[in-house]
Amino acid sequence: MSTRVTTLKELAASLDLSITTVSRALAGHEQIALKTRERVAQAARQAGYVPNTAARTLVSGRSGFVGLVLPVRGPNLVDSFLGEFVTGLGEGLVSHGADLILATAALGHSELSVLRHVVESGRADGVVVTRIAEVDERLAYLRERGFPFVAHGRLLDGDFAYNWLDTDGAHAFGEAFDMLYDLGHRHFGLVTISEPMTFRHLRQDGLAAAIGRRGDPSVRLDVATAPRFDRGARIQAINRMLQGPERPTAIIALFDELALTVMEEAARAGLSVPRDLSVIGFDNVVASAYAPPGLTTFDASIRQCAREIADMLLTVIAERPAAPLTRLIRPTLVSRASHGPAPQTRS
Amino acid sequence: MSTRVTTLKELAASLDLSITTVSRALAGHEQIALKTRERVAQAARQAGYVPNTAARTLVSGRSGFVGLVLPVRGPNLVDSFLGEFVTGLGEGLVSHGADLILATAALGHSELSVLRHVVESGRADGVVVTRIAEVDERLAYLRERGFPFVAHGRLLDGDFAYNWLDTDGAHAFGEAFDMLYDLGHRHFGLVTISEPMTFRHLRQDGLAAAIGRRGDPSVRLDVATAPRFDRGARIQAINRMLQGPERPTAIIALFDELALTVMEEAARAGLSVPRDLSVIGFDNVVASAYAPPGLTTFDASIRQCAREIADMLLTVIAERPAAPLTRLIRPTLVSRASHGPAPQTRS
DNA sequence: GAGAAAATTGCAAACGTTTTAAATCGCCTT
DNA sequence: AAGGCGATTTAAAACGTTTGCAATTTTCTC
Repeated sequence: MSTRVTTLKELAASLDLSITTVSRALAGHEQIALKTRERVAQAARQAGYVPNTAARTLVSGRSGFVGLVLPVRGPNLVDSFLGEFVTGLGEGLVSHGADLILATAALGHSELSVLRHVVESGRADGVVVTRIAEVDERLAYLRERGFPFVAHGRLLDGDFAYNWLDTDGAHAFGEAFDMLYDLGHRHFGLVTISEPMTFRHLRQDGLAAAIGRRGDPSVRLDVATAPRFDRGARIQAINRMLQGPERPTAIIALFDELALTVMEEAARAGLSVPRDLSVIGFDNVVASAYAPPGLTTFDASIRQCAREIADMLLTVIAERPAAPLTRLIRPTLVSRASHGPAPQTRS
Repeated sequence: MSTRVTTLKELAASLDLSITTVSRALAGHEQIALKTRERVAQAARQAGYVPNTAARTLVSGRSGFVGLVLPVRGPNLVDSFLGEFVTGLGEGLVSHGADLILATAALGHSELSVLRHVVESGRADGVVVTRIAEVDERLAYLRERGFPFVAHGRLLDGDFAYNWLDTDGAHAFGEAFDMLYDLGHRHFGLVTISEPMTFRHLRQDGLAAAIGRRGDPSVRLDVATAPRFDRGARIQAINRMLQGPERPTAIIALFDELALTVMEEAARAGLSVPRDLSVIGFDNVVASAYAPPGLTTFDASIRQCAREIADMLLTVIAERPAAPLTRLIRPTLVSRASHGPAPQTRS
């Protein structure tokens, strides 16, 4: 029990070679005789030698880890986003032999302080930052430090001088509007959150731009806003929208969870989706396929994005490119049964 | 840009103290004069000093990390299990200042080899193992090495001499059977998977035991089996069960995903749930609340379990208790609308 | 076969921290 | 003023690797 770990020194002794030679042989250095390299590799394999990460990190300055600070999350809410994202990152990293560090922010500590710890303790060679806020201190910090990172999401101010990958929510929301407009809808509802996340603005702006492009003054847009994690307030806001004297015939939700709540409340109010009301979401959460009658939404393939983010980050770490790496992914429409032509009765 | 990291040496120099003193002062050693300790703490805070993890790990032998090797997963399948589990682990670890390492097995490599790497490279002080197989080489390896770990799940052979936390699936399945029996059901269906995971056996055994306890020879149990990730085969097996001349009036699925498929196929076959068919799942996946008419299932509160696993593991690492830590969690019934009295027509 | 060049190997320092054992300091006792 | 004692600080080794430079061995050239 508790067999000790093989060390380079032991391996060297057993081969009657110096530590230096064994180290270089395992690293595949050309300057070591091929025969020696093979002999060493053989012995290492047989002894089950695994280099000590700490020692290697200490001297080389590279840890082989990529960090992800878990965003602070609501108490009840389990979002599938995280699971998919982490899986994708793992898949992207593994091919390059890198591993993932997940750091969680304790209740008292800010996400920034955790990030600083991860960066400055040398645990990670680079980090991934998700859910960009309008004023994001994490990005400011990382940029100032010149530490390798890739952001999932963009800032608003057009200052894109950093590595990011984002989902083109603006385009998707424009597409959603166009589709609904062509189905005869003129009175729209937008269900959104009050938190200052940039993706909210980008999507809303995409919607506004699409409305503008039509130049149709009869188009009307109501907006319902509630805090991200306050389910009660969310339901209230949605009901205000649904129960007003003139309710929208089509509701676009910032993301699926909101859309699902809209459909629940619509059902409770005796409205039939999509006959009385069209609903469109964003994310293609698993539940959206099951919630009747099937939510029409956009698939951003989070897993695939995360995979690509991992690739980008590893490139940044290895090559430190001068120009930032950026990538805008266009989500695809998943057309289910929650949208249809505008009801005829009122127009 | 790219400010260098503060090191202990620099800090010591700026304070005109030795490295030793500063190190001890920061560690709060009593033998260092209180005044000095305060002075050092102040300077460290101001300089934003963060100790280098690699160096600390190298000398102390403790990395402050807990490892989780991601189980190899199906290609399309995104299970919410992972997301919840990881979140729970993170929550449990953070209060003790530990972080999580996620290692992914590359396509060619076995999960065991990744585990070995994590363990022997000294990256982690302990690991969590999930989804125990009937013959689990990971457990064998960890036990032989005497490396700290906690398993989520049990082996079958009654050899429980290791640290584990498990969900009492046997009890839940017994409860499900009793409830259905009392509702008049006599013909049961079990939808399960063909992979040799221990949780499958435990749940099935729980069901069998409950059937035995009734001692009612009129009870009948059909079984449909398909590989975990083969959706086509799963649907076929389910349909064979539903379309036979005598179909069960109540189906218990090994977990929610299977139950959801059962409900889909039942709907496709024109069966009404729960009027014609009762369905019960296990896991309380998010989608189970949305799939009409709402799936009755068991909630194992994975997040909470993971949290507790984290606590257990940290105890094991710190105290190396002689007797294994074990914990059996009883899942709670989430009663929705997918079960009801047995149909009268045929009895 | 001497000398040089090329190929191969090894010594020792370095990475930043913790820790053992020893040194220094201040102050009191006699 | 020497000795002693407790309080405080420090020097140096250690953890397991990588790497610049030097040392050694082999091979080649004439």
